[in-house]
Amino acid sequence: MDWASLYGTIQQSYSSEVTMFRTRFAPSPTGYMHIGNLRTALYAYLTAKGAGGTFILRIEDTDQNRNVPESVQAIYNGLRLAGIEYDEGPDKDGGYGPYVQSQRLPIYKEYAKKLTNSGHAYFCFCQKEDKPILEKTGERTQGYRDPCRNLSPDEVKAKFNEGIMPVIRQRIPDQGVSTFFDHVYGEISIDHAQLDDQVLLKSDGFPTYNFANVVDDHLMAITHVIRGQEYLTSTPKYNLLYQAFGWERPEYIHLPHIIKEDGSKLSKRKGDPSFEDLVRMGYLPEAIVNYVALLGWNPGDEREYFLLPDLVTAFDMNRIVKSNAAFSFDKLRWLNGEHIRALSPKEFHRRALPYYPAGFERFNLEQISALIQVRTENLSDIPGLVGFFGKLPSYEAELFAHQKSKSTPESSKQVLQAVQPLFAEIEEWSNENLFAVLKGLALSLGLKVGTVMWPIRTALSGQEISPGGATELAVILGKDETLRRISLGLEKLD
RNA sequence: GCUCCUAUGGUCUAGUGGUUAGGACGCGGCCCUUUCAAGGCUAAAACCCGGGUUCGAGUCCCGGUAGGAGCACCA
Repeated sequence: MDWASLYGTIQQSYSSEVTMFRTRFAPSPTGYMHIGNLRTALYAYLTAKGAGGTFILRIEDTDQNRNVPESVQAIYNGLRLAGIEYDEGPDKDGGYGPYVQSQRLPIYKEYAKKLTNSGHAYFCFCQKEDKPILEKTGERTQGYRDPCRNLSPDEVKAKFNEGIMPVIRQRIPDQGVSTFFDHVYGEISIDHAQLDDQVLLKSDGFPTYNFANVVDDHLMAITHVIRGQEYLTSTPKYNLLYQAFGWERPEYIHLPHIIKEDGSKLSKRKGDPSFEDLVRMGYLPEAIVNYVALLGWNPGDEREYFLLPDLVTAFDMNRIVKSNAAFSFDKLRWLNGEHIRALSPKEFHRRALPYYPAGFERFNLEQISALIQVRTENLSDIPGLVGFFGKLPSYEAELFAHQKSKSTPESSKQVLQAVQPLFAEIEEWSNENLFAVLKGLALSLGLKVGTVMWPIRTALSGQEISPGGATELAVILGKDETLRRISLGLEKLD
């Protein structure tokens, strides 16, 4: 008993009767997970999961020249990082495998043969170099029709005997218009005259994307094809293929592109970050996923903060926007801050830990984390935020003048001098005690609380701004270091 | 060149014939405050242009313009 094929059959009939959603993410392993890919994967995942369906990973490695072996690993990593879990994939058989196209070569050959037999495709013996570059010259006003499309069986046989390795081309009907429905773009019609007799099977025996995607999507029982908008105009060619095979075609969801704010496209070469790069830059994976989901889709209400499970329930492919969206680091940064603030203090601390500078073990890092969580928009802000704890920056006496706090070098000197003996006496170095002492000092000196706090905070941080106020910094620095920094401040004031 | 697609503040977007055109980021101001954040309030800022259809168009139609995409033995 062949259980694998039996399982496949069962699933297949189930899927067609119950219209179980099956979507796939089908990247080619050419490098890393870029932002557009991430969103395509996400939308495919959400479409399937929102309907209780199945999400599949398929590797499209039919271009032997462009494959980067390690990048399959990068795809796994990217999906895992994003929390996008696939139900079927190269390492997770669901009965529709193999899920790597280079392992499906005999399948493509078999189906290509069906097409040549039925006349929907033909052998072409032209050499690559023979093909003139026709586009953009104005000469190409019709779809490409290869001279080989009318070769007689004898001629084909003769060419074969010459030892020429042919390609197989799709025979596009000369007349007619193809129309299909896309969930994002609506009804699309394209004249067959615009379509080329595209190559289905290359001379190296590998299929082209144009062929493999149709065969695999059908064989893998994909119900919803979700991919970039660049495939919109070639979709009629795929539909003709479905028709030639007598297969039912899938639903289509073509996605607009993600571009830069200046309107140009994202590109690794120009230094635009990939998903992994963004994570490395200190953005939370869940924030990136959230942000990317919003680039071209909205929930129909005013929510913007989403975790993946909420996206699953909120997502609706019919609310995908048609126009390109510009990637805004400003907004990502804000959303990242939202996600950081939404973390439990414990979880934030866990994620912040790797970002603390060397030597910070001597501090109570949980306390520092508690202070900086609300002030952190990006994890990589952390070193800059906390640096002064480790080493007091050099600063000028002018820093003690602060209008809003009614602080002047004179008042600062007075406060710092008064504070020294007071602090020295404190036994329990707690925020409450420190605050009480300083409030009392303000009262006895007849000064605003701010006027007392400012010089202390300044002396402790050496900065105009700091995460946390005077007493909070003092608690973290400890009594000795606090006293030392106050003396240092006093020296500047002399 | 041909074909397809798109077009609401700087950016992401809501809007499906009648709205003071809503929200978010960013930017400005105010409040709060132990500096800065966070939080709250608030201001400025948009329907690409031209024709129609209609009592009435951001919304429908046509034409421009601008932008994007496709036209590979790449995906």
